[in-house]
Amino acid sequence: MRLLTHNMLSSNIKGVANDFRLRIDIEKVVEKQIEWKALIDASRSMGYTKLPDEADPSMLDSDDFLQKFHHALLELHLEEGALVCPETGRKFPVNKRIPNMLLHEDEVPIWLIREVRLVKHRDCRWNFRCSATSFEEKIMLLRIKSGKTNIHLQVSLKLSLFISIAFKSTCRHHSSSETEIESERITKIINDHPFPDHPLHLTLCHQIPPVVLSPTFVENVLGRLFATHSNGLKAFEFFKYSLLHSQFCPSSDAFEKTLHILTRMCYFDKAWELMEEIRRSHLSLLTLKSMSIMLSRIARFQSYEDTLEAFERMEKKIFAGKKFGTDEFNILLRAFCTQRQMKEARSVFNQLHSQFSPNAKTMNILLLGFKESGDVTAVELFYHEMVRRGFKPNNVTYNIRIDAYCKKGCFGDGLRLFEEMKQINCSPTLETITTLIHGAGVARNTTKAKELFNEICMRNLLPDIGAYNALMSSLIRSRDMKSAASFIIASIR
DNA sequence: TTAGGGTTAG
Repeated sequence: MRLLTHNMLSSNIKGVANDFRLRIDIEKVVEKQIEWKALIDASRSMGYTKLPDEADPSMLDSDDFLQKFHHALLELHLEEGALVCPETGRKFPVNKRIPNMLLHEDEVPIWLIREVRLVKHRDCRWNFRCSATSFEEKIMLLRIKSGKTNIHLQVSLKLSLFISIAFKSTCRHHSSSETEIESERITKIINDHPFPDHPLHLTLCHQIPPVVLSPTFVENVLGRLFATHSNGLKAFEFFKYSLLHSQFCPSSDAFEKTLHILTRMCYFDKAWELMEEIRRSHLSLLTLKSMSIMLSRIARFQSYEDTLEAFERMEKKIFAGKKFGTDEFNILLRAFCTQRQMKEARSVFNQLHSQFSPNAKTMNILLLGFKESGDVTAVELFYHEMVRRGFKPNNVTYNIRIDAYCKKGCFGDGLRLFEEMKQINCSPTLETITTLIHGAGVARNTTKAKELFNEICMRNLLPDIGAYNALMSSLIRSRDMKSAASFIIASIR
C-alpha cells in the first residue's frame, strides 16, 4: 500500500501552476473525449471568473502529465458531514477544512488544491468553495480507482468537475456521532458561560446527565476547549465536574489535556492543584508524560530555579515520594531542550548527572537540543563528549548528527556519516534516509534524493508519508516537475 | 508530550 497526502499533491500542483502555468492541453482533452465544456460550465456556476474562453494553442504542451492526472468522474455527495463517493460508498469526514487525505489502494483518493471551505447558502444548502485566487489553484482533481480496472491511463473516462455536490439541508458540519454532537453543544455552553461571575458547575449539573460523562465525551469536550483556546479555568471546572460526577475512571488523556490547557495559559497554581487532586484520587494517572507537560511549560514561562524546584516538588510531593531515576532526569533535561534553553540543560546535566546515571537516551536528548538550536559545532562537540564519557552512539545519535548537517546544507557531511554508520554496523533507519532525502533536496541534488528513496525498499524498509513528502519536496524545490508528476503516478499505482 | 525524519495551516 502506498500513502500519499494532500500536502504532497498540493505542493506539487502549486509547483506545476508556477512553472508550467498549468498548461491545459485542450486538444488532448477533446481528443480524449473529456468534457472540457462541462468543466468550464461547472466552474463558472461556482463563481470562477478567470476561465479561458477557448483553447489557447500556446497552452498546449507535449507533456502528458495532465493526461495522467485528469481521470475521473466526480459527483460526490455530502451526507451527514461526510463526502461520499457514489461508486464505492466510501465516506470522508468533513470538518472546517477537509483533512489531509491518505490514499489507499482500492479507495477513493481525493486530490484537493489549496483550501476548500464548506459554504452555507441562504437556502441552508451547503456547497464547496475554494478560497484560492486563480483558476489554476481552483481546479481540483479527483480520481476514482475502480477495484477491477486500472484507469490511470484510460483517459476516455468522463471528466467533470467534481464540484457538483449534492447536499442535505439537514447535514451537520461535524461528525454525526452523538457523542460529538453532544460534546460540541457542551463546549459551546462552557465557552458562552459567564464564569467566574456565575458558578459553572451548576450549569454543568443541569446540562450533563452523569450517564453522558464517558471518558470519550470528557476527552472530546476538553479537546475542543483546547482547540478553541478557551478559558483554562473553565476547562479545569469541567474536568473537576467530571471527576465528581462520572461513574467512570478519568482517562489519562483527559487529565493531560486539562494540564496542557492550564499550563499553556500559565495557570500554574491551578495546575499544581490538579496534580495534587489526581495524586489523592487517581495516582495511576500521574505519568512521565504529565510530568513532562508540566516541566516543559514551567521551563518555558518561569525561571531556571523554578523549574528545578518544580522537579523536586514532583519527586517529594506529587509522585508519592517515588525515588526519581534516569527516566525522570531525562524528562527534566528534555523540558529545557525543547525550549531551546541549552545553557540551562547543560547546567542541569553537569549538576545532576552523578545523581541520576545518564544513559544513551539522555545524551541523545541533549544532542537533539543542540541540533534544534541550529548549532552544528555544539552538536559535534557534545557528540565527542558523549563518546569520551563512554556512551556508544546509536541510530538515533547518527540521525541527529546527519540531520544537523543536512539542515545546514552540508549534504556531503551527512552522506559521510551515513557511510560511517554502515561501516560500524549501525543500521540506517527510515528516519536516516528521510533526513538524507531532505538534505539532498536542500542541496538541490534530485538524483541523489531519488536514489536514496529507492534505497528504502532495497533495505527492506517501508516508505511512509514522511519519506514521500521528503522526496516530493526535494523535487519541487529543484523545480523538477516532470519527476514530481511521475513520482505521484508511480506512488498511486 | 513521546530520544530520531517529512509536509501544511492555523
